[in-house]
Amino acid sequence: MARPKNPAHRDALLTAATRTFAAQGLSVSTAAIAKEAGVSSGTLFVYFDTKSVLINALYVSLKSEMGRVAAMGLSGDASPRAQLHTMWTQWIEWATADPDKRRALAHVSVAEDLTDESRHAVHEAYAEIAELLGTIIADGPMQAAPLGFVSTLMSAIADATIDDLIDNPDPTGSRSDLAFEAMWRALAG
Amino acid sequence: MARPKNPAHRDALLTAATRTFAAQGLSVSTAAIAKEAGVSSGTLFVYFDTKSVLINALYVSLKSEMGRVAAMGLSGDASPRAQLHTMWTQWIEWATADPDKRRALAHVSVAEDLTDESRHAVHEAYAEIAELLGTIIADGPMQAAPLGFVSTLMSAIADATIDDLIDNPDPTGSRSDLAFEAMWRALAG
Amino acid sequence: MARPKNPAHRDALLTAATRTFAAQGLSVSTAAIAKEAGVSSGTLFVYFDTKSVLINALYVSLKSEMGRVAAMGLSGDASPRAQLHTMWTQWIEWATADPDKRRALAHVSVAEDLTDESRHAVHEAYAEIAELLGTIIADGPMQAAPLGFVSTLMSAIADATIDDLIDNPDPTGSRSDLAFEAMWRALAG
Amino acid sequence: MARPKNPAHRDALLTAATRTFAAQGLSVSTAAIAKEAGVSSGTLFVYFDTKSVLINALYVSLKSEMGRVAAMGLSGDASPRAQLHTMWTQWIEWATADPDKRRALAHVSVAEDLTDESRHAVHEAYAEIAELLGTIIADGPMQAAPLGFVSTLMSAIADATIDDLIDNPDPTGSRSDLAFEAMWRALAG
DNA sequence: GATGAATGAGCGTTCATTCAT
DNA sequence: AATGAATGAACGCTCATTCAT
Repeated sequence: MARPKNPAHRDALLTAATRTFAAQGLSVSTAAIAKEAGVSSGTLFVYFDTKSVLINALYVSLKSEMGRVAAMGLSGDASPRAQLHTMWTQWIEWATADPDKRRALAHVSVAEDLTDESRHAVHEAYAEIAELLGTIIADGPMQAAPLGFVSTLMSAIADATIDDLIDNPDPTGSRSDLAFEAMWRALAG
Repeated sequence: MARPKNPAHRDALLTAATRTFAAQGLSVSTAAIAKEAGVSSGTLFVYFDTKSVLINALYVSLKSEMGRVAAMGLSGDASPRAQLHTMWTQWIEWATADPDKRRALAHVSVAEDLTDESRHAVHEAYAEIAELLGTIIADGPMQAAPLGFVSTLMSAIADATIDDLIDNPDPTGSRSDLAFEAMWRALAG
Repeated sequence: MARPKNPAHRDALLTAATRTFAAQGLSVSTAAIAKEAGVSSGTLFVYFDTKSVLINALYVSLKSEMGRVAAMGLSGDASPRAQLHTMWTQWIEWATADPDKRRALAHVSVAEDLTDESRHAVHEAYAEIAELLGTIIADGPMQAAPLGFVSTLMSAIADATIDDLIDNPDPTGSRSDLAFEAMWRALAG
Repeated sequence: MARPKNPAHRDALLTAATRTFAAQGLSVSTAAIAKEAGVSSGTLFVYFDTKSVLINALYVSLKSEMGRVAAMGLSGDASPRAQLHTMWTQWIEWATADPDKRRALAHVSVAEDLTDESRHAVHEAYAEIAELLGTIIADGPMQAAPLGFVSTLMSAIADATIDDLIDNPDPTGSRSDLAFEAMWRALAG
């Protein structure tokens, strides 16, 4: 089958896109991304038909990864609050450990060319989180709110916290905890 | 100056930018904005030296307007909670009455070319709000958090609520109230 | 009305396209055409939205010009044969005087992106010639043939003659006359 | 040569080129031709060093085939007119039976990269036809014309007729006959 | 020989910006 | 000031060709 497609190239391109989007926004040229990835400008299009496809792929990749990382705290029979706290912590660790990922995700999440298909592809990675959230709000003050809205609120608080921590690191983790408590009060009362 | 600049043109350009940025993102061409404003492509540059300047001006205009609208609920001697609630309501009314403004603001707020100067120019419109917020968190669970961070959290919750209401209108206002209560719990306990 | 569009630029672009298409075919870059015309690469698109539009415009321009030149021999009350002969002569003079025009026309005439609209726009320039042809074949051996087909045959013979004369000039005009007689026999018997 | 070249591949590529050139002109990509032929993009270059070589090869193949088909009517001791008529008929049958061949030939015949060598390689297939033509014009009105020019005229009339018949089929063959008679008058008087 | 990933020059087109009118 | 033609750098993408497998 001749030279097989090199998965490392695809990864390198996604990583390069993460870095360059984080630094300069979606307007970076495909040539710049390819160069950063160490491949030629044409090679980018071997792995992604158009720049839009690359943006969508990066969105799916980063958003799913973030969901998966968070879901790692859900297994076990800890209390819902403990589970959500673990999730929260892992989320923040993931984002602050590689700020470019969060920054790039912030950019691709508002891209004009994000498709419904991409948004959909990501949902399953958040199924468990949604379930946990459902349990948490079940008989609290937000029980009348659509689950999707509650989820959006939690994400908004998390993202704001992460962005703040990226700009003003807080090694003690106290601000993260403060924010978790605020979020918990908001959702669970 | 033989012929003074026409303020109506400046406004028309900002309004056109609001509409087109809301619909298609920051990548719309200056020519498209000028056309939407009913002026020629060259005229845009009479009022804004570069596209970046226009983006910054729109950011300052919309963000300040949003701050001012919110601040309208602060005068008077109502309780801090009542004041914040009025503010919240006016905020949401402003954004849902003209969704393009919120959408455009979302775009320009993350623009790569937003200057510190612009961010600064906006601060004073939020001075009163910050003061109110300071009072509110003074002896609550968030007293240890930097005021700026609390402010960020409130904005994040408000923006998420607004975006949700734009996409899924709720004429009864119940979701807005639910979100206000959540925000209140988050910040004031 | 600001700087008005410069008709000289449009002409220069059509002339440049004629020269470059003649020399290298339709694959010449728009940049090369613009350079040959003495304008910047972007200016080409001020006058022609796409390369296709330029190709169509050149087709209409050259083909109509050729038709008009030929029709100059039709006025007057000479015999049909004399009229056709004048036409033939002018046709050949036009093409051999500026071989690039004929060469470019040969290229754009078979362009993939030639539109029906362009073909149509040219027809009227050939109305008189068609009428003359109709008279000529009326009671000759080709009376049963569709006029369009007869017209095609005449053009084919003319084009072949012209191309031959361009490649092997014949200042005496004897080959042109020989070809005219052949064409006359073919159509009129 | 451990593994000999597969002649079927070469043919498949020429056939694929015929189809795709006929449909979309010479600008089709080599990849598209290879795909149409059912081989990989790299294989095309095993059989043809460059795209130009392929174009030249197709020209030689189609033009020679057309010449050979026509020459099939020449053997025998029929009159020159009868021989030319048979030739004419076979020519038209060949082209209308597979219009793509005629269309592709029309494209490659005007290709910028057609070499003199290719044009030369084709000549011998037309030697007999040229001889017949020589006989036919020997003491007719075209005796003063170079044989090459007469040949060009005949081809032009034939091509025009074929193209007309492809676009507007005429199963009765009357238009073909009408055209043959016209051609005969043109060349033989 | 066959494959198709890799390459990078080149293309048509866009667009922010300038400037003659 | 207002206009819109003019500019040319930059972009996304294509493609003939090469070469590792």
